[in-house]
Amino acid sequence: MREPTYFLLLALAEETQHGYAAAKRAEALSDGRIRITAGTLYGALDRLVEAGTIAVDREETVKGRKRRYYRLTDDGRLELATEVARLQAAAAAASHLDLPAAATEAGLA
Amino acid sequence: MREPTYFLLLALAEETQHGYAAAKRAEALSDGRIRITAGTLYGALDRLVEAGTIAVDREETVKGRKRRYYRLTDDGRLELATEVARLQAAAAAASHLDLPAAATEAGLA
DNA sequence: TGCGATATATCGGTGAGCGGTATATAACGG
DNA sequence: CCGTTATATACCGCTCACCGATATATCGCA
Repeated sequence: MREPTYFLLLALAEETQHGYAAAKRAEALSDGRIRITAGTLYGALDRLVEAGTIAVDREETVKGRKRRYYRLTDDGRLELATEVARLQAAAAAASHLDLPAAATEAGLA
Repeated sequence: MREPTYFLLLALAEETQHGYAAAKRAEALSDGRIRITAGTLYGALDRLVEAGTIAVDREETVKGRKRRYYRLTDDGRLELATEVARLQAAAAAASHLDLPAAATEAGLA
């Protein structure tokens, strides 16, 4: 799983929402470091539905615009938790190294 | 950067070594979670040299087998530090969520 | 003598991510 | 009244990292 998909899942883990809103939320969650373009967004959503990670919750029509709401499935929630653990493990594997300070480059506080 | 390349860089950050040794060390660093096949290894090494992340340190012939030693460049060390910070930031972005325990699946202690 | 480990190399397939483009509507500004 | 921006979904094709397969060569062990 790559970063755009990961943050998209984080957004959907917070609450059920429609694609565009999830993409905006994902960008905010990453402090603007990543951006999710249309091609990434709907390709990822289709893929994740196909894989059973997320599911279409409902569809609405607001002011003539269709909105498709997605929610994280139980499988997806477990998958996401595993992914978080994987990220932590990967970061932890570098803790014994003496690496230069790069916190600012990564946009950390 | 994906996991195989990341752990390969971690291995080379520890010490200058040849490709095969770095791959084995990378697998150990990930607690055996990832495996680096020949296709991944030499493709990644070529790519990283091209990008200036690592450099060929020297070549040796030990018992009829050629060994090409690689070292992490200064640029590569900074790049790796940035990547670690990115991983930490991504994991931290999930800290406010109530996710199921999946530490065991990820092979964490 | 034959298998597994060591060590490097190349080729081709797969699949995620992404840019570009298209469509449609509403709100806002000039 | 028209152009731009924001909202919202959809599709096509490209790139690139990863990976399996294959090839070559040597050494140690059974």
